[in-house]
Amino acid sequence: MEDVRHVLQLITRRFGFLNKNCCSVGGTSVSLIQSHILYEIDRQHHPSMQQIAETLGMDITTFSRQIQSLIRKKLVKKTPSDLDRRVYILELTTEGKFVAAAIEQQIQDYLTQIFSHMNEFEKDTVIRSLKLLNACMEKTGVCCG
Amino acid sequence: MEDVRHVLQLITRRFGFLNKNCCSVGGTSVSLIQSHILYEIDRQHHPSMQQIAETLGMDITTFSRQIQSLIRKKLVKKTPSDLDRRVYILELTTEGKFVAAAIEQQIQDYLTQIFSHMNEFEKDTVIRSLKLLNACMEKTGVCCG
DNA sequence: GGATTTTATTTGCAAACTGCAAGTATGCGG
DNA sequence: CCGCATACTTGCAGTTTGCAAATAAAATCC
Repeated sequence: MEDVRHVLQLITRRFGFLNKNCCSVGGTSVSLIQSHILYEIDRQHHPSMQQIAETLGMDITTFSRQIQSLIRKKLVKKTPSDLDRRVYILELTTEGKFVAAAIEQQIQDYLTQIFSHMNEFEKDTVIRSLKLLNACMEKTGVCCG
Repeated sequence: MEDVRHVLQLITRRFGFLNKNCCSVGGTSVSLIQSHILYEIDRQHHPSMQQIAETLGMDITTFSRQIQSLIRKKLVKKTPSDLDRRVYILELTTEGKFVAAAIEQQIQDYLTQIFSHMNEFEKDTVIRSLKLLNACMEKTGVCCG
């Protein structure tokens, strides 16, 4: 019971390494945070700056600069919203989508490898457990203590 | 199946927030990385610099400076090894132990809260699953691709 | 409608973090 | 002793960070 923290620590550390390992695609390579930003822009439908910054729990000013960097790399496009000209809508460029997809693929390959050490039942149980854990973390509202 | 990455992403993100929330103890507060360093020094028995740096996957030079910072804060003590005077043995000071314990307590409280949304069976299953997942990640050797 | 306040984003710092290359000091194998 | 490997530190230069302050565009109040 007491080692839950430790197991979680190990899993997050390993998953962090995994993510870090998957930040290079051919010529372009991004930082870990930038990889997460690409991922979230891809997931959320035409999000604003705030939305992504909030999702990732990062300071908006830091985020603003990260986006500038990603725009310089031509991976992200920023368009002023028609509805509210204060907000900027983010989306991935074609190259950004390509990079995000390639990263996704690498990570999926890793995950497949990891789960290959389990039988179907275990795999199913683990995935179900992760979802349950995540749901309970969400209920507890850990992020905004 | 395809959303495993996403669930893991969310869990690690939330656990990261949780860790970050637990970096202040009374007067002293440490950074997230420093919290992890304290944790690992506490766990491993009189480790060397290398050992902890390796465990956390961080550059030894960066680590060296983090340790300097923690020594300045009087949370860590560094003693040259008797066996090999190139090596420095790390340990927590009394205050360091206190801080580590306080952080541990806060995190445990959060975890208790999180698991309070599950019944005994679910809790057991989840913990078992995390251990299995961690073991499979270890087998895959994700960290040193 | 104009003044005031709120909201979304950007810039100016100054501090912290990062990693590579080079340095110091110790150990080891001949 | 000499040369090489190892453990750690330091110099530097680039990146990241977050707070405070600026801008600019809603939204609200009168």
